Amino acid sequence: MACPKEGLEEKRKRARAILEALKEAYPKARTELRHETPFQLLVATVLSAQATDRSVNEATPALFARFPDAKALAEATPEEVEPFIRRIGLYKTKAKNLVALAQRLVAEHGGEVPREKAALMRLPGVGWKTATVVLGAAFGIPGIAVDTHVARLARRLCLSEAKSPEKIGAELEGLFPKEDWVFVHHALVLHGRYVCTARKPKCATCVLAPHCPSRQEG
DNA sequence: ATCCCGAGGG
DNA sequence: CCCTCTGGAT
Repeated sequence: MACPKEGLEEKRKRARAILEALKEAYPKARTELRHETPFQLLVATVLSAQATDRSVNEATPALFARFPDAKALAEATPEEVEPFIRRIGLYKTKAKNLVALAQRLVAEHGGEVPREKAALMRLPGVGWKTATVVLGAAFGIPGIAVDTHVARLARRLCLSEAKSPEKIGAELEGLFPKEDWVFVHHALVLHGRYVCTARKPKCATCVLAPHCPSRQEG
């Protein structure tokens, strides 16, 4: 499904209309991952890779009760962490990464979550997407993280035809005001999760349909 | 490009 | 059954 030819000014106008519709539909869009601290948000975000936020939220209360901060988690072994996160999937890798991550936070960052993207991305299990989400949600540092949902919606809305998440993110950031970047990320995720779903998108009730070249009838 | 991995939906 | 879910490391 190719996108119609469109000038930049035309695309910017469409982006503005999409932003307004998103603000109307999701006035308080933010992460749905349960957390009390930046550390817990970082852990929850690492766990959310290729998993539903629901499964993560069912696991983290017990996990955080047992390992509330980086110091506690740094003293654990992956085998001790695995039972808490087994149902999430990819649990062996994630357990190993989380313990190593906590140890690095203690050793190199005083047990705190660093506020620089490069430092975050050096942590095990933390890539560009996770780092961008944590900076935005925990510290309000602007950025449009691109996950499976944002990538799908950017493609369907013809806001970007790029392939790599980083390029899609950069293109989206060029279309929306910086103060709305974090909101746009969370709103697109929510819209992707509940309306513009991967398999049977609910175009009939979609508030973005008037601005969507990919909308389907019926 | 491939592996890690469980759970829910269609 | 197959696809998808807020990816990252090798």
